[in-house]
Parts: sequence; structure tokens; C-alpha cells
Amino acid sequence: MRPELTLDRLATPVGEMLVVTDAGGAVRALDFADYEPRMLRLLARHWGPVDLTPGRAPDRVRDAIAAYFAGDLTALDRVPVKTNGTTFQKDVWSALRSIPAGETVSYGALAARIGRPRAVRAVGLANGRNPVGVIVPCHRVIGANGTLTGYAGGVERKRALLAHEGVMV
Amino acid sequence: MRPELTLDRLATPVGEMLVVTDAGGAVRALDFADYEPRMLRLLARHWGPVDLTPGRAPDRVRDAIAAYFAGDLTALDRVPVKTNGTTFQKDVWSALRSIPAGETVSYGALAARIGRPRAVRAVGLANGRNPVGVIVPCHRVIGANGTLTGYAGGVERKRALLAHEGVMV
DNA sequence: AGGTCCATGTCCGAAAACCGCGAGACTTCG
DNA sequence: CGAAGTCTCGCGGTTTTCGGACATGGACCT
Repeated sequence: MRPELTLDRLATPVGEMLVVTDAGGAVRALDFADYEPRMLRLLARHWGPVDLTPGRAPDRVRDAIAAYFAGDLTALDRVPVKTNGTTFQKDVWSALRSIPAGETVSYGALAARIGRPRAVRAVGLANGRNPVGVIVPCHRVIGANGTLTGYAGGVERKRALLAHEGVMV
Repeated sequence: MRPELTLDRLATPVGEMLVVTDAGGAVRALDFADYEPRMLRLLARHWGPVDLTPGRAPDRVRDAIAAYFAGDLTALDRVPVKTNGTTFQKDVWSALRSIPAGETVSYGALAARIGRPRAVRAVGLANGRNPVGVIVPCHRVIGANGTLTGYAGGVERKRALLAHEGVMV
């Protein structure tokens, strides 16, 4: 049988979000409802064909997300995620989680941090392919000159999330 | 965990053979020992990364193979196989199993039989990618003019198998 | 300041190559 | 004349290859 995943939908201040969790309670994907096709594509790419059934995510996950949007900015740090990309991508995504809320990092700095100072664009790419938005905070990476450059969920949402975390833009 | 497969090795009149079976007792791959790399490649292509552990194939399978080489030409008909290719490939492979021992079919005839009279070379291709040799009798397909044309395990073996089945070549 | 060039990893689409063929045209010999 | 061998070309699914595009940024030049 194929991995059995649960798809939940949550209302948030930045729009409806899709949350995919596995049997172990780890988050496999998180995205905005208006990008559902892309989320499914990423899931399929990393885990192969998958059985996705609508249902309720574990309270632990739902509560953490609610708490985050209510102002407890560290609530998401304790949510377990499970991803499955190339070595490079896993390096990037893992480095992302070490950026605390309220801070930002440039693409170049992040590249340096994983030991590939020159793989700057590649970091941007890996960033864009992050299957677990918000929890793995790809929105905290911005251009070296302070511009927001891009965001898979739309730059507007990136700005909103950063503002919510108290970053000056 | 990944699908757990068993790899057995059997001595036969045409050389040592490799037999891969799954937990359900179905044959996933069967090839000659001197083509091991290709067999592994096919397995990987169809099932993804796979855990292959040396071990004994089910008696049901071992006995059927032994019986076939001992002269019971229909013994292999009852062996369950499990393959995973494109639609076209599955059509071809399934049509192959309906060719009884002692008969041969031309590539063109087989193409016609699956409803694609002109996909002649494609049938040849699909034939060559058959992961389960002998049991799925791709050796019973020969050129329209009676020549053996080719065989993944070497034309010599094709000739030997057909001779064993009582075909005049 | 503003423009050009390139490094870097991954994916995607298009195009080309690959063949376990076979029919038909064309030789070549008796 | 014919029979048998050779050559040429088109057939069609799959795989491989190749070229771009990209959530950047530093060096180097005008």
C-alpha cells in the first residue's frame, strides 16, 4: 500500500492553508489553497504516487499553527516535518529552520552557511521547492539588498508573514 | 520501508538464472546471471530503489522452473508474475503469456494482436525490456521471415529455449 | 549608478536517437 | 524468368540528451 496521508484545510490571516500530515503526525506539506496543484506536484515528486484523504491534522499541529498566527512566534519550532529531497535541498531546508522568527538572511549568506558560498541561485531554487511553507521558514530569506525578491505563495504573503514576525521591510 | 525483495540463483541447462520474488510470492524479475546489471536496472526503473536480499524463492516458483526444464513445458503458466511498466508494455507482456510453448509469433503479428498493427518496432523494444524472462516468453517472438533477430539473453539461448520447446529453427 | 557576465543545482519540455521490424524495390545469379 | 539475398525507408513507444529558466549576487567595466 502507498503511504497514507491526511489533508486538512485551515483558515489563517493570510488565506486558507493546506496541511498534509502522515501517520506519524509529521507535516509532509504545507501550502496556500490557491497553490494546491503545485503542492500536489511537489508531494508526488518526492514521495511518488500518494493516497491523500481529507481529514483533520493532529491537534499538536493545528494548535501550533493557530498559536503562531495568534502571536506565539516560536510555536512552529516544535512541529515535526518530514521532507525528502536531494542532499542539497535537505541541507538548505534544514538550514532554514535555524533562522529564528524576527530575523532574515540573504540568499548568499544562507549559501555560505551550508558550505556552498557560490551556489546562490541554487539556494533560491531549493527555497522555491520547499514543500512545507511557513513552518520551514523560506520566507525569511531575502535579497542581499533587502528586497523581498520572490515567494512561492506570492510576495504579498511574504511581506505579511515577515511583518507579523516583527521584521521591518 | 521499501519493498523487500528476495534474490535467488538457480542452475539451469542454459546457465545460472536470477529470480527475484516479492513478499507475495510473485516473480518480479528473472534473468540470466551474466546480465545481472541490466536486471537491476530494470527493477529500479519500475519499482524505484529496492531492497534486494539474497534468499530462497518460494518452492512453488523453484519447482515450476525445474519442471519446465525437465520437460513439463506448461509448468511456467501457473507462476504468478508482477510487472510495472507503461500501458503499452503491459499490453505486450500480457499478450506474450498467451503464446503457448511450441509456438512462435512474429513481431508484426503480436503488434496486430494488441491492436497496434504498425507499432512493430515498439513491440520489439517492449519485448527487450521484459523484466521476467522465460516465464513471460519473449523468446517465442521471432522475425516475420523466421530468423531469430535478437534476444536480451543472447540469441544462442533463444535458440536453445525454442529447441527445448520443440520448435523447428 | 547601471550594465554584462558568470557560477550553481534542479527541473521541464522539446527534440532526437534508439531499436529484438517488415514491406517493397532492386540486385544478382542460375 | 524466378528465387533468394540486400538495401532503404518508414513505422511508433521510450529513453536520453540538451537547452533554458530560475525567489541571486559579486566582479568588472563603462
